Amino acid sequence: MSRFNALKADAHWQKVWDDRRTFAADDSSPKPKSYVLEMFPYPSGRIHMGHVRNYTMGDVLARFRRMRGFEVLHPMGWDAFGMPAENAAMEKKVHPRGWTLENIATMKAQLKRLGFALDWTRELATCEPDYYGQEQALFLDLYESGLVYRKESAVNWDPVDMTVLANEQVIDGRGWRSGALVERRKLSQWFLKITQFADDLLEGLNGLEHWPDKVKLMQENWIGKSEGLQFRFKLNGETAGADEVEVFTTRPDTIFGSSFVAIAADHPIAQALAAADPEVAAFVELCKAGGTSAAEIETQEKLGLDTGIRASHPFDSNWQLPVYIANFVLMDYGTGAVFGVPAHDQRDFEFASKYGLPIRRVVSEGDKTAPEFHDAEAYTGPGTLVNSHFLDGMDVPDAKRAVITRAEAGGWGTGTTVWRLRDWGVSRQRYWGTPIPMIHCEGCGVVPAPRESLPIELPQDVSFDVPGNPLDRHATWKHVDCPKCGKPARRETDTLDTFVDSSWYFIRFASQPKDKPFDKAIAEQWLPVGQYIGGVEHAILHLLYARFWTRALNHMGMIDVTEPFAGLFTQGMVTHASYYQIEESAEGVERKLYFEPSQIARRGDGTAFLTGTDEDVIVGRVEKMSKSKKNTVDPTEIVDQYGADAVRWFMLSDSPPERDLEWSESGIEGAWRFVQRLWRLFDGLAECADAEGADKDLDKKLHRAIAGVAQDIEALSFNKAVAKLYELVNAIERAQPSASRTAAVRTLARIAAPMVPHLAEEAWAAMGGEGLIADAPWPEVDPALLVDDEVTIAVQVNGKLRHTLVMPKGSAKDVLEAAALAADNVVRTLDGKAPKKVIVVPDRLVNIVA
RNA sequence: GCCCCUGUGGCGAAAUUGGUAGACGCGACCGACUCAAAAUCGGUUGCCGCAAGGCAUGCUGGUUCGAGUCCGGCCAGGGGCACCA
Repeated sequence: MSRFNALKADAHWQKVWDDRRTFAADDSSPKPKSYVLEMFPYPSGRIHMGHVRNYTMGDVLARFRRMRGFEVLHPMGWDAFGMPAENAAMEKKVHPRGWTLENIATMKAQLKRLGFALDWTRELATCEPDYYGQEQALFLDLYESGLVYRKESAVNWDPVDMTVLANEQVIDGRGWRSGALVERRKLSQWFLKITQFADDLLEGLNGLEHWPDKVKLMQENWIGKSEGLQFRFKLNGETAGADEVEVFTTRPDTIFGSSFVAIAADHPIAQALAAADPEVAAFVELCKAGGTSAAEIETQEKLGLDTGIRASHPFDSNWQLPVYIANFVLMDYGTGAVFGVPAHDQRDFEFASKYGLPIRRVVSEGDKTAPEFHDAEAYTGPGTLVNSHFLDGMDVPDAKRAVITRAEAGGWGTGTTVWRLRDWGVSRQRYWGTPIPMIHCEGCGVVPAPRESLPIELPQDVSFDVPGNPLDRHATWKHVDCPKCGKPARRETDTLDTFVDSSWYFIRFASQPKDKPFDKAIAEQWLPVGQYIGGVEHAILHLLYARFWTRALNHMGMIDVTEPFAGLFTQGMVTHASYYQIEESAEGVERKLYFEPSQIARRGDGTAFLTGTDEDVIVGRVEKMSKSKKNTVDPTEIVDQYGADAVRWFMLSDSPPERDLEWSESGIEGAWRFVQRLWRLFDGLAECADAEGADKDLDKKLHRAIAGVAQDIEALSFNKAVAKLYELVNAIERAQPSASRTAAVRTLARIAAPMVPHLAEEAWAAMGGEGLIADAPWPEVDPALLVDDEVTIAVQVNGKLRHTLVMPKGSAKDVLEAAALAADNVVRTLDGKAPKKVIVVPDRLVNIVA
């Protein structure tokens, strides 16, 4: 009996698959097509366990679909533009391109080592001109269709480094390198009109049956359709040429509870006031403090400044409301102005409490109807309108309609739909991204770059010695002649958001001609992606942008697909305990000093210490593997130790794929033991190959497993498929030699093949299987073997289990009832009392109510 | 601050979607094999109890003949928030 030599088998079969191009997808295959895709990785350096888990799941599905007779497209590529390459350039004095390509080479080798059934002939990297040049062409198409425009928008500005910062680079309101307090600064930037598709993107969610509900709900909330009233307040006096201010509200019903009007700091009225009044100017300046992220803005202290302007209530011109400039009002949402109803909006409540503004109840809460409001927080629930003139007695929805009707009849407002979704700002003031193919000419304005000038390539000779965009500082790159008038002009030096790169890569995988972004007919053969797999962290942005991009292409007639991903699966993270010691700096500040798992040993009582010493180490939380916590485990080391199949098996075992998986040494060892156990079954087959006779029980278990594993893989419930394989292996091991057992072992190789493909190929070859097991069909199920003729019936008294009965399947209700009532334990429990009621669920249970 | 998710033995989990809670794996314990160890194989393992039995799915209240599953309130942990990818 031999041991399975995983390292040898891995290398051998990976070479065979490569040489035969087993997993190259054939566009012209007559088979039904299936497109399985995992989110492509950012080439950050090395593969991490999260990648291994993600790609193993996709791989099992891809291999399974192949066995089921599909022509499968399962490609891989690199989301290769992004900030880390520029950071590496600054810190390690390397070129972003060289750094990225090196990472790609490393990570590709690591992926190949895991034996994924990938079509490497379609590999692409978004940082190559082949790819981003076609992206520039698509950007021009969008521009010509009116889906691209330019507007001012706020960025995080580091006043010391004089550079734009990503939200990630703002830590506690300060620039991560300079430590300077960050402020919001306006910049003219490129935007894509995603809001034009807001309704379509929302409606489209209904058709996505194979998406998780939670992701659909998150997108729905993100798009944030709300119906409301847009209306004008008359102002006492004129400011910036305006004698009115337009506000939007989703709660027009509460209009009689309003006690102030608030406008954004960058509202035109606020700007005009600031120009004339230094006090206002100072306040507007104060509102610019801090970064642009929602979390930061919304947790900031609420600040307001009374402008002295008064607004007339639309239903009572004698009722004057103060107009404030407030830092929590966003210019980007609605009209940049709101009216405040403190009793029924928490933010307004806090604001009114702080500035001593009236708080009036206008919606009843239970029996509370008086206008005086004494609660500690706003009431936002349902109720009846009170203290509201003609609205009194209506419920909230009726009152909303009534106010909108009056406003429209009176000509001072209209019922409107507004969206939380904002247009997509794609300009980035950075080098390592797709250059935006636009030219700025003093005479002609913005001019698109001519198609024949594409790809507009990034210059290679750039320096990262000083902060800021190297493209802007480059001596020659941005200087071009205007395509229209021929005079000297300036190239756009902003690059595209990397989310643009990932918004269409799945189309380019399906078809990648040299002269255009994709071939419509070929791409449509594969699209939409049948199953897309990736992290939940992409539930909103990436997935929404890709949906938008696909719809935009559809809108332009370039593709007959509206939704890019028919099926979506969001997988959990790979986690591990972190280990640290508390270190105190000279100033007395405590900080955690992390250690790698390989440096740690455990004592019997669970405490940990540094290997080779007796220094105690604190065992921290089990959390996402990350370099900063040093709790990562390098997959390649593990694969070299245990083989690809054991790693794959572990990634699929135990934890449901949508939940987090905790990496453990014992887990991978368990997986390795199972691989060896499987091998012993295959290897031992020769000794009893000519065994005869049927084993009906084992036949049943086998066919149950074939059906069950198929169902579980199709549902991506890999942990359940794994459990079913364990059960089958347990059953086979316990069975006596027979023809049934021999058949079960041979079939087992095929059922396990998608998960442990190297072992399966080795076994298949040893058993004299024809061709590759990768090309073998999934075994057929005999439906007759799936039915049981006997069932176990639970017998309950008052819902508590007292007995079980084994009865023929389909036994009549009265038979079951009689058998249940006759059971010893039931008689004892009833203690002579007559049952009040008996509930019988055929083939399942009898519940006696006493 | 806003949106979303999760919570079941010592641990990862399963439960045909309202019908026998704990399949399967890990760990632990006992035993076989061995000079010994590893590997392997067999057994035990939710908690309390000698047993009969009772108690158990984060806490709490409800609906139901019956709740891990449905509804209300709370607690804890996690993900996202538009320039991280």
